[in-house]
Parts: sequence; structure tokens; C-alpha cells
Amino acid sequence: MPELPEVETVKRGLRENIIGKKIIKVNSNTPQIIKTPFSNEEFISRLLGAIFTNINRRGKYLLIDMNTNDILIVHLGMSGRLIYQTEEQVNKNYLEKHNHIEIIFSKSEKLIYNDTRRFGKIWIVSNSEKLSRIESLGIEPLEPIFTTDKLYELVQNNNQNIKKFLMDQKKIAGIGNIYANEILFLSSIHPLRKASSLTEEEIKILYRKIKNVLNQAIELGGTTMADGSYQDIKGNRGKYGDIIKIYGKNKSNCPVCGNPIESIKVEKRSTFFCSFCQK
DNA sequence: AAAGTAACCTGCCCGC
DNA sequence: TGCGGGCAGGTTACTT
Repeated sequence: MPELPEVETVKRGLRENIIGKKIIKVNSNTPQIIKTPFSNEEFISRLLGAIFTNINRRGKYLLIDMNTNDILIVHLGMSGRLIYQTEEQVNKNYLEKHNHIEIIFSKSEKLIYNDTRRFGKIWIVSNSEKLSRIESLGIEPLEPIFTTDKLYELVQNNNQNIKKFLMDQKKIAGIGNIYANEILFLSSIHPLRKASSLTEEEIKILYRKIKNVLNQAIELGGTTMADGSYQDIKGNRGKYGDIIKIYGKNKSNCPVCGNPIESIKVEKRSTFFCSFCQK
């Protein structure tokens, strides 16, 4: 679920709420999620007493800096959520199934890692260490370094279909299934086109739509589908789902031309498109 | 070496 | 009402 706009929304929420707070207690019950090269006990001891100093995002990863020079890295997987609770909410004795880690600050404020499917992962690395999976991520699509020319370069000689290309984290970091579908629909490009077959004009359009879709989704706080699985750290839903054009709409008609929206699998992922509008 | 697919999980929805 | 199958925003590791 969480793609770049959702992770960015979580990042902003964390920046507003947990920077400067000291960790006084940690409860961690699901060692499977913790990918640090040490035990659950060591994970806890490296957090105790630390202060969060900044939060960054790389692709779909959150990088939480601490004053100990360790970095807490979080990937939310499909169903991971970070939930921030103030003392007031804590006092309501809020409990939820699938809470795996609780980071407790003074005044009983908490940051909870909740993950139904447990596909999410958490690491602690020291400042000098590098996490290979982050090192190998592709370009950040909202950074100035990502230009039309750069996109042109990436699609050259690329034999992947364009949908797989967009979701390839080693090419562009952060685009997942929902936004890949939306970007291609708004670009009028068929998801099965070879990346290398795009014309210069199509690359320009695609470039603009990547930026537009991701930026607008961030403005709206990400996408919360009907099942409500994604929420920001305070439990608010993202509103981009209200303006989704194509993802999950296989039983309705194209909002542009009215023809039926088609649904296929591309690389085992649900793919929605309009064969009249997308060539 | 690119490309397919099995694996990791829970929960929900659908058809029988 | 219940059971089984299929499906879900993601990624890695192992096959061909």
C-alpha cells in the first residue's frame, strides 16, 4: 500500500511530532520485523535513551536519524503503519491488534508500529553503515535531479514494459501499483508498451504526469482505499483515493471516453487501463 | 543474464 | 453458516 506519497505523508507527520523526543521505553514483540544484525534485546537497548533528530525519506523507506548516530530505517511493506499517540489518547487505553513495536517517550507519548501482514521491515544501522537495498534505489522522482532528459536516458534500450519500468525501484524510487496505473492513464500510454518504444513527446508527458500525480497525492495526504488500511500517523485518511481515475475501477467506464475500463495482470500485479485512451 | 515464480502474512470477499 | 479460493498498496530469493 504505502507508496511514495503515503511514506512522505508519514515522514511529515513524524517531523512535526517526534523530533527532539527522548525514548524512555521500548516494547518489541515481533523479532521477525527487525532486520538489524542483532537481537531483539540489542534493538531495544540501542533505542533506549536516544532522541530522534530528523526524519528523511528515500523511495518508500523512512530514515529516522537519532542523536546516537544510529539511523532507524522503516519500510512499511503492504500494511505497515506508524501511529503517534499523545498522552490523552494513551490514557484512553487504545489497543489494537497487530501492534508490534511501541516506542514510548516521556509524558506517555508513543510511536507504535502496527502491521497486519508483517511484510514491513525495520533496521538500525550506524551512521557510517550503508544499507545495500537503499544504496541500490533509483532516482528520486521529485528531486530536481530527475529531469525529462534523465527519464529519456532511463527508458533508452529498456526492454521492460513501461508499467514494470515505473515500478522498478532501481530505476525510479517510490512508485507502486496504484500510482503507476494512474500515471499511465493520465499519460495516455498503454501499460504494456516497451519502455524503449516511447516517443520523445510521450516521455515529456510521462515525466510531467509522474511529478503531477505524486505531488498531488502528497498534497492530499496519500491514498486510503475503501478498506481504510492506510492512515497517517494520527489516523487521518488520505484523500487521493477520492480522485483516482483508473486503479480498481474495472467495473466502471473510462472517465474520459466512457468505454469500459479493462483489467489485466502485468508482472502479477493488477493493472487497469482504457484501451481506447491508452495507446 | 533477463525473466518467471514462490515466499513472506492476515483478512476480506465471493461463490458454492 | 461455513469453507475454500482468490485477491490485496511490496520486495527478495531462488529458479529457469
